[in-house]
Amino acid sequence: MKFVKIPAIAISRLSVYARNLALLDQKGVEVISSVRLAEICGINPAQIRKDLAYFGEFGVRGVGYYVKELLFEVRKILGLDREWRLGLVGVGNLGSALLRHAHFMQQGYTFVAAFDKKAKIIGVQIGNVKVAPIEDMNRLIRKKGVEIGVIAVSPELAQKVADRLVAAGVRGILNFAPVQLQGPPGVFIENVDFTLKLDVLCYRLTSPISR
Amino acid sequence: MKFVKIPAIAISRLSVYARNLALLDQKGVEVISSVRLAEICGINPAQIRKDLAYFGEFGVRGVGYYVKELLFEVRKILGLDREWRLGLVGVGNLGSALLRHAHFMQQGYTFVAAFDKKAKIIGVQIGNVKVAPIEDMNRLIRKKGVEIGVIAVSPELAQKVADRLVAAGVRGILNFAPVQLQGPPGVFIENVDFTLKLDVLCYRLTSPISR
DNA sequence: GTATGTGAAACCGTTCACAGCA
DNA sequence: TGCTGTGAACGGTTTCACATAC
Repeated sequence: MKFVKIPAIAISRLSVYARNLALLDQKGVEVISSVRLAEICGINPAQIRKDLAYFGEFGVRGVGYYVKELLFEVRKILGLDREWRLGLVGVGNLGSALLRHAHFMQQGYTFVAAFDKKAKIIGVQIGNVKVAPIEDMNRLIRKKGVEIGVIAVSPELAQKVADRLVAAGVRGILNFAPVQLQGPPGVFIENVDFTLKLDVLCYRLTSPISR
Repeated sequence: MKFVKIPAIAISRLSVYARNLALLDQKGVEVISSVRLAEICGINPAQIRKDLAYFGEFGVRGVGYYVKELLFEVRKILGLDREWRLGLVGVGNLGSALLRHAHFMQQGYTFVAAFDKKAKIIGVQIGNVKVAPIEDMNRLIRKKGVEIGVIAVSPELAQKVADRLVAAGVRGILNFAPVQLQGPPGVFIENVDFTLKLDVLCYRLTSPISR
């Protein structure tokens, strides 16, 4: 373990490893080599070893990796060894789908608050939470200990919402709106941009030199 | 314009340019320099010029780019100068949110079919479409001319659904399930993986050497 | 013998810096 | 003069190949 810069992409690969290790563990697989895991994840074995080497030595030479152990370590690296409290802003079609999304709970993510401006939806219980008015954001985010803000509002409102989240002390933002949000240093923003992905698909389907 | 390989990431940037050019056009801005556009998109100006240079010469030296013209060209490059027909598989929380998602229509994407296996939801009208049983996939995908399949089923079912989409002639897949799908050459798969993005956020919020 | 951990090489994408042109 | 278009330099990531350890 050295003091080298860890590539951002390596982190998202760790998430993929964790996911697949969990599946292997469920299936009762106890040991796995980097070659096998690489096949499953669809990447190069050396890549996996490099990625893991940023954080320590988790394998046994001549043997491979113990699935349970490696899963534990990878989850620890990612910070997934505890619950994370999410707060949703924008309880529209997408927002309410996210609140109801079963997968989140299983993975240690819990929505503890949800906000919207539409009077009609305020007070409605969806999944775990009761929808609160935007005005209560600052107070409730602190009270409920929201750590990650999930933005599911229209692109026009997204930056304003992000600013309010940051002002309320949130340092992580998952943004579903198709805009590049700005945030101060120390605030981390990840975008889930499916219109962008659709555009990429269109390009691939259109462009003559496909793949 | 040369025969050089176009980086995949350049394509997603083109989508970002298109989006921001549309906003500028709406605001009545007629000319923009790579420096200004780069500021808006949050990237390096040379990057924009390089990305565009893969496809032609769209600017005027000493002046900049005509917004309307460049928008038109970028949309043409991406293949967004026409309607695209989408078919959804999996009409759960997320799936129905996507069917109702207003933004899609505005951008030239239309859902023309939706499939689910739950008897309860079959026949229900959501947005544009009436939910059909999975068994009708092959027939309806061809009949309705679905070009891009959107997968919003559980991770366990996703690969099977992808296979059926491909068998029905679909060559583009937008996958919301947290799995790495496999497809034959000539089939393009884009993943919208928000649990992965959440994991990355957790890492950033956990890791001591933040940013 | 086998599979990890890792320096070095190869590859790819980004940024610089300036030539070219309105 | 000013901004685009682009070869060259740079920096970062991926892959190779092998020393190392079980």
